[in-house]
Amino acid sequence: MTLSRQSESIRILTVDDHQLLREGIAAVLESQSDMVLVAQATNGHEAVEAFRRLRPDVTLMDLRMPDMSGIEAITTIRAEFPEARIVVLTTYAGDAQAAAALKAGASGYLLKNLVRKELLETIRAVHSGKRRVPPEIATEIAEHVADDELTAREIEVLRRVAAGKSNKLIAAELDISEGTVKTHMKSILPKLAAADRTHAVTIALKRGILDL
Amino acid sequence: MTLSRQSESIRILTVDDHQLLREGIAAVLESQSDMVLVAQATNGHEAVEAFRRLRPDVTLMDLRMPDMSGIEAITTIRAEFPEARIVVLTTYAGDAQAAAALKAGASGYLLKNLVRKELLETIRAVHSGKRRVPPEIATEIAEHVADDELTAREIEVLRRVAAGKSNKLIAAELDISEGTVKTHMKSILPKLAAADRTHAVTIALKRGILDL
DNA sequence: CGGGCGCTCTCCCTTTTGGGAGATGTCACG
DNA sequence: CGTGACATCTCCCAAAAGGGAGAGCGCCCG
Repeated sequence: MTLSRQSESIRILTVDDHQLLREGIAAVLESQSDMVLVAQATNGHEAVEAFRRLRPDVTLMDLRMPDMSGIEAITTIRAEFPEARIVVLTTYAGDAQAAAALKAGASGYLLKNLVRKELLETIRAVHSGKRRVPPEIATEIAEHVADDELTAREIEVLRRVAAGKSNKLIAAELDISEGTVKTHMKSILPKLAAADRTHAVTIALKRGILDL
Repeated sequence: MTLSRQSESIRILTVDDHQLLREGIAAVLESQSDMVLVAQATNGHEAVEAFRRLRPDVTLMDLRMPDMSGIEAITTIRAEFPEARIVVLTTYAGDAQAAAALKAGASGYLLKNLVRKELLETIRAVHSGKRRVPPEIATEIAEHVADDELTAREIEVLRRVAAGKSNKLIAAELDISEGTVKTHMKSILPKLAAADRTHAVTIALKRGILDL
């Protein structure tokens, strides 16, 4: 019977640093005869390690965690196991985060305010090879696919702008001329459709391009 | 027996728009013989309504919720029932949020990454009339008690600054002179120890003075 | 009722930011 | 090997932000 259960049940790994939420997921999964929670992890490192050991069918992964972020964990896992089915389960952190998770190989992106039914439906859908992204999120991502993304250097500059640094100071820190920092700003503002540097920072925070 | 249980058990209300988290709390509480979950609410309005009806001994309340925020709910409940014991259970949103919740009458402030033990210990402590604020949060609040707080007008100005508006535009919106907006900025920057308007916005976001 | 705080306003001066228009070197990808 | 994307740099100019100092007005609290 153990054998038959194994072959029929969806084996699940949860990754979240909120113990209470993991307990909630565990309680929901317990009520399902075709699902079994095989392990829990509290950060990206543990998630990768647990995945290697157990090869769960579906992984539910938060993005914001200590030590190693969810995105890194997804990337690492998918590099080793391209068939891994990973569903992001997180508080909404902007379209850029969601897009990055999907690019890294996530099969779904759920928000923590979901109801049990959505969770269960998504686990089954993803297990059977489908992708699941709720319409609200898909819409937000779609709104920005046409946009040029910020380059790594631009993000580096914007991060310092958020810290209240002047162009001159940023130039000194990055060892480039102030003029170049200005050039980067002149590239950043239209990309984010921002009126000024302050607006650029709040937009980047909203969209998950920068963290607080 | 029902009578004796009622007189001994701590009657608990949970308020959070995350169903999964509520399930987790429910699972934890179920394992305790001296606690009983009497109701759950998903926003501030429902919380107030449920509190009036059931008069729980301890209420676990999130802050960020649709319709009515946790702070408003706490204020409303404590106005009617000054003896209400309310514990905030939320993702950390800055010292200003925490301080506001405690000012509104919360008896505790827990973070969602807590472990069961802390939750249970806090519920018992608060039920017996104690206050419980974890040291990390107490420290952060303490760091800013000496600071001047922003006035309502200053927050109004800063909110518009965050939206990328120029002093001139803000002046027009608030129907005051640009000079006055500048005067407000000159008051805001030192209060937040910010280098410029952009920094002021990120600090205000971190500290929970502004929302994204 | 007097003082303090918050909100408002003004003047002046310096520094910073943002916009426009080019130009060069490098590296990667097809 | 070319073409494009990226990062770098320069020059110019107008607009905005920031810093300092002073002052009037209303309202609430002691």
